[in-house]
Amino acid sequence: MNIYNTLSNRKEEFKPITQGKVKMYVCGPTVYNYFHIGNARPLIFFDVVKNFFEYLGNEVTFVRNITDIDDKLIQRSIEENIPVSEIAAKYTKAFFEDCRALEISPADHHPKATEYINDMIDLIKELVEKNIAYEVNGDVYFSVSDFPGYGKLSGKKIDDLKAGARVEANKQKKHPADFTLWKKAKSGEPNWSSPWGEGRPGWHTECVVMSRKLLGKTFDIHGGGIDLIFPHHENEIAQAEASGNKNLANYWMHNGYLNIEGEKMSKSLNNFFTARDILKKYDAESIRFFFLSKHYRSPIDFNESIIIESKQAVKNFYNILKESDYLSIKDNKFEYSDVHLKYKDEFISAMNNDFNTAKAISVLFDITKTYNKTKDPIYIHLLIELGNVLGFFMNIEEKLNNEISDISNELIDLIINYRISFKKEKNWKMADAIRNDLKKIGVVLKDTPEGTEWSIEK
RNA sequence: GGCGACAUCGCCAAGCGGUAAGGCAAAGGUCUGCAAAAUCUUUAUCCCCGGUUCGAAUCCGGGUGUCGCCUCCA
Repeated sequence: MNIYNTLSNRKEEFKPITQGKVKMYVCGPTVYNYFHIGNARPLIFFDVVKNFFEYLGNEVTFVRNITDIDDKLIQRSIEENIPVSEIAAKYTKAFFEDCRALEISPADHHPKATEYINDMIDLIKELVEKNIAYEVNGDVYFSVSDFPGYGKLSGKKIDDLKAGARVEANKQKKHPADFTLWKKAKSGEPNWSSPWGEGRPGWHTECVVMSRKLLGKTFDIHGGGIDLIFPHHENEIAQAEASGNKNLANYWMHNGYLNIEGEKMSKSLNNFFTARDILKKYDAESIRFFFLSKHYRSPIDFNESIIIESKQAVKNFYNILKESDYLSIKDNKFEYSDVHLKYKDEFISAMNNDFNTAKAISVLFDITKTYNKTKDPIYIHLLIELGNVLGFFMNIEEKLNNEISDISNELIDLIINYRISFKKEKNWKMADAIRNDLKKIGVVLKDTPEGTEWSIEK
């Protein structure tokens, strides 16, 4: 398997630290708000990464952290006039709800930053002792000049950072690019005791500490959005390696950005969509198809027409699942032969090539086409097996059943409307026949002055 | 100012030196009482200009254009 590694800027053969096991860490949400459609990209993509490794027979340990203490939470807490802990609880809950709605399977661990404060303090202490971090007035900074490898992930040079116009001016820092490890608490802010006084950890420390605790000092894959390369991941590497790790992670994977109609999503442009909002209009699989139809490292553009296209494409998969009457063949015994395995191989080699999900999806379409020609139900099993790797057709039985129950209400209303037409025409014979026949299947009609009501009685 | 990515049919998109996958949309045919589904057929030489090569969408150089990072951000 080849994976594009941001550290080397090229595709590399993936070699796990322990054969048959994959340890991965992906930066999760800061729970200060509902997550937006752009946040859904790494959630869906790394869900697929995990699935694929498991499909190949690996035992995967997947960690996705929850940042529940941060400037933005504090700001939100002030805005909503609710304690930080309640903000965090509210949006953590919402995060899991939205993930479920998007059919993203949970990680193995969801560590919260506030549960690892002591470990973070220990790490910061160690860095201070090693003279690679320094304290000023209750704040602790990491000294980038004292860490030779700084910039190796993002390809930035410390001097360029200094020259850049956008580096924050802070007289306390030795170097403008030094980043905060520990922040002194202002009054009223959540705080923890530390050797440097009351305060809270900076954002970049938590991921180092939590990954170390749950995955060990060096693990296989660290993932996240492309915007996290700098400074977040760069700073993680600096802390981890300054404190004795040879490598924090062997492979760094970053997904590209999502734009809205060609522009960056932002509140000021009024093109900001939460996943929650999108889910009101479009189903999880259409959204997933939209993301996976493009390579994860490319930027992707979100707009109404493109998601409708995706929806149409997904619908075509469901057409054949319904037509094949999957529910009745699902328990059939079957064995793949070479003709079937050819598609499986194609699918796997697409995915092996740095997770080429777009190519993998095209294999799914090839399978549907072949099924339509041959009507060989094994192709349906194959379609579902491979589709599942991408997160499609999950809980397929339930969905096919639900679809029927969803439609049944509308169906009964439809029949009732026909009966109302017959009543208007005084065609009592037909109207009564409909009522009697419905009763036979347990649907009881009542004609009231407000109209026809119905209920299920069995 | 520094760093980087991308440019392939109407739209989305794969392609990683050997002669342009796939999806959506559209048009026509078959099938059909009519629809739907299915099926067959049709639609690009890959932003421009040079170069390397027997051979380039794919490599190199130069343009043009779009986007991103350098500040919290997936």
